[in-house]
Amino acid sequence: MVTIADVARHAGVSSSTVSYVLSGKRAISEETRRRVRSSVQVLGYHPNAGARALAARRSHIIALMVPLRTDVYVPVMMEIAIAVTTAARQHGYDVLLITNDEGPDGVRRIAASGLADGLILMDVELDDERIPVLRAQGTQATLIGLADDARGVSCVDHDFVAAGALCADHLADLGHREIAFIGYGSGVYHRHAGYAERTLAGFRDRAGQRGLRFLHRTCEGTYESTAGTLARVLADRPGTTGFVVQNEGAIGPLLTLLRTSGRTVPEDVSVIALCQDQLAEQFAPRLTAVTGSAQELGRVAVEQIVGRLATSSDGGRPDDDRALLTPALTVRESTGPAPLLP
Amino acid sequence: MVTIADVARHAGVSSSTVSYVLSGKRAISEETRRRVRSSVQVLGYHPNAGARALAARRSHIIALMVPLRTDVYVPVMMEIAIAVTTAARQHGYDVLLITNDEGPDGVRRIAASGLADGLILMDVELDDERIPVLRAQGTQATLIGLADDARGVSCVDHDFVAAGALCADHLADLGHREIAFIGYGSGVYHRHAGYAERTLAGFRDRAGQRGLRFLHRTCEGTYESTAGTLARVLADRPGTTGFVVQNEGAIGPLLTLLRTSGRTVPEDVSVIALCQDQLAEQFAPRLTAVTGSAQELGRVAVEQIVGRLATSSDGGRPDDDRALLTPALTVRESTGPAPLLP
DNA sequence: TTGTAGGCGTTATCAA
DNA sequence: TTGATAACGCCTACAA
Repeated sequence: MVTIADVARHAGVSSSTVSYVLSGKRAISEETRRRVRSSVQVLGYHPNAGARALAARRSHIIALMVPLRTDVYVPVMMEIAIAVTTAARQHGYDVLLITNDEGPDGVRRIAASGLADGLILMDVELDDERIPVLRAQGTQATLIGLADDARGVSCVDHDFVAAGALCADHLADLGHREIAFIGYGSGVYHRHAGYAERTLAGFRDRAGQRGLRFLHRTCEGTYESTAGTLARVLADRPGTTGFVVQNEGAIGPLLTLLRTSGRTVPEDVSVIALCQDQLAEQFAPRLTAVTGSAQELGRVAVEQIVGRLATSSDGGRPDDDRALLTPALTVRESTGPAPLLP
Repeated sequence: MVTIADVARHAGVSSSTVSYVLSGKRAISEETRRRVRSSVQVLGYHPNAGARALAARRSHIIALMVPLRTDVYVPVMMEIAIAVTTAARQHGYDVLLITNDEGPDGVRRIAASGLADGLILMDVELDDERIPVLRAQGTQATLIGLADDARGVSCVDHDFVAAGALCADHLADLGHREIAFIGYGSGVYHRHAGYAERTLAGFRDRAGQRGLRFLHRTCEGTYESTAGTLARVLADRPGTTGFVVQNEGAIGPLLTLLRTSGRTVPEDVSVIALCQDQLAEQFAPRLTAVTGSAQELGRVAVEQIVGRLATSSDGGRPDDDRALLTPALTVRESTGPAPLLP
C-alpha cells in the first residue's frame, strides 16, 4: 500500500504538504503542487479511507436506505438509487446501501459508528420511526417522501398533488366528464403511502373544480384484478370515457381489456397514466402520461444532504429544506377528445 | 461520541478487554463479558468504523458495482442488489454502491483506498477491462456473470444454457415441432451479453437433439417491435406452435398480438417465458416460465467474496469458485399439448 | 484471565 | 510557503 509518507518522500516534501495539496486547504506554491501531483500519479496514491475518516471525522459516505418491499415500482427505486450514487460521486461522496429492515437501529448503527456522514431515506412513512432517531442523534438526513413531522431533516418528493391535478385538467380540457381513477392496491392506501394519497387528493380537488364526475377504485395490478376493477367501473358508470391509471401493473391489462370490450383508445375512451415515460412509450397506443423525474429526485436529495453536511461541519444549523418537483404532462396517443354523446 | 475508552471506564476494565469481548478473539470470564456487554448497551457504543478499518486493515465493506445501462431488466438488478445487501449484513459487512461508469479507475480507487475489502461486479462482459485491474491489485472479487478469463476471481451466474434447454425440452415433451425464440434486441447480442447468448445456445442444442425446428428473432421489447417480429415469424413459419420469449418487454405485446390474430393460448400456441415468476404471474394466461433466483445469486456472490476475504486474510490463496445456479421450470397456463395437425 | 502500549495513515494545529 | 507533531479510536502483540 502506498501512503502519504511515500508520496512525500517521492516529492521531497513533508506529508502535511501532500495533504494540503490534496485538500486545497492552504496556499501551496505552484512548483510544489506540481511535484506532489506528479508523485501522486506516478505512485498511484489513494488516501486511505479509514485513516481519513478517523482524522477528519467525516467518512465522505452517504447512506441510502431503500425499501425491501416490492409493491413500490422497482425500476423507479433503482433509478433513484443510481441517480443518488452518481450525484454523490460528483460531490466527492460514496453511497452505502442499507435496507429498510434494519429500521431505527440501522440508523443508529450507521450514525454512531461514523460509517456515514448523513442518510437519505426512501419510502418514508408519514409517521416514521426513524425520524426521531435522526433528531436524537443529530444526524443529518434527507427524506425522499414527506413525513408529518420533518423537523431536523430535509425532504424532497414529486408534487403528486400537482400530478393528480394535471390529469384532471387534461381530461377536462378534452371534454371528458366521467372519469375513473385506477389506483394501487388497497394496502398501499391503508399504509397511507404519501404518493398514492396525494395524487388522489390532487386529482379529486381539481376534478371537483372542473365539474368532473369520478370514482376511484383500487387494483392489485394483476390481469384478474384489473379485469374485476374495470368490470365494476363499467357497471357503476357506463358513461365513463376517461381513465387515470396510477398502477404500473394495471396498464397493460387495462388496455387489453378495453380493446376486448370493444372500446377503442382514444376514440372511445382516453387513458392517461401516472408512470415513467419509458414505460408509457412501451404500449400501443403510446400513453399520455404524467411523470416526475427520478433522476432529479436523486440529484436534489444529494444536494440537500451535502448542503446540510457542509453547513453543519461549519458549525451552522442547516435549514430544513422542502422541495417538491413539478411533474410534466406528455401528450401521446392514448388521449383524445371525449366522444360525442350517443 | 462514545468510545471504547468510555465503555472500558464504565465497565471497570481496560479498553483491550472491551475490544476482545466484542471481537471474541480471546477468552474472557463470564462475569467480565457480562459487565462489558451491559456497558456497551447502556452507553449505546458502536465502534468507530474509520478507526476500526485503520487498525484492523479491513473496512468490512463490500463494493457492489452496478450497471448504469437499463437494457437489463431493472427489477432483477435491484433484487440482486438487495439480496447482496441483506446477505452481506448477515456476515457483518456493509455494501457500497458504485456505478459501472467509474470503470477500471473506480475499481482502483475503491481497492487502493481500502474503502472496500472486496468487490462484486454485475453486468460483466466477456472481455471485461476491470478484471485485469483486480488481478493487478490483488483485490478480492466476485463476478455476477461469466468472463473469458476469470483467473483470480470467483463467479456466479444462472445456468442459462440449462434454462434454454429446459424450454426446448418442455415444448418438445408437449409435442411441439416448430418453435420461435423471441429474444432481446440485437444490441444485446452484439454486446455478447452472456445471458442472451448462452440461453440461445442451450436452447439451440437441445432443440437439435429433440428434433425441433426453430428460428430466433431479436425484438426491442416495444409493442411495434414485437408486432413486426411476430409478423415475420408467422410469415416465415406459419406452422409455429411454440414461442420461447426471453424479453420482458415483449411478453405483454406478444400475448395481445396472438389473441388479436385469432390464436388462443395455450390451445393453438404455447408460450414459455424466461423471466421472473412474479412477472409471469401477472399475465393472462399466467405464463409457464423458466426462472433463476436473483436472491440466490446475490447470496452466493456474497458467500464467495466473504470466503475469499477470509482465506486471504488468513494468508491463504482463495479458490476461484465458479457457481452456476440451476434454473427451475414452473408450468402454468400458457403451455399445453401441440394442436393436432389440421 | 487481563492490562499496557505501539502503530494503523490522515488531518490539522502550532511553529518556523 | 512549508514542516514537525499531536491527536483521531481501535486492534493486537507482548507482558503479567
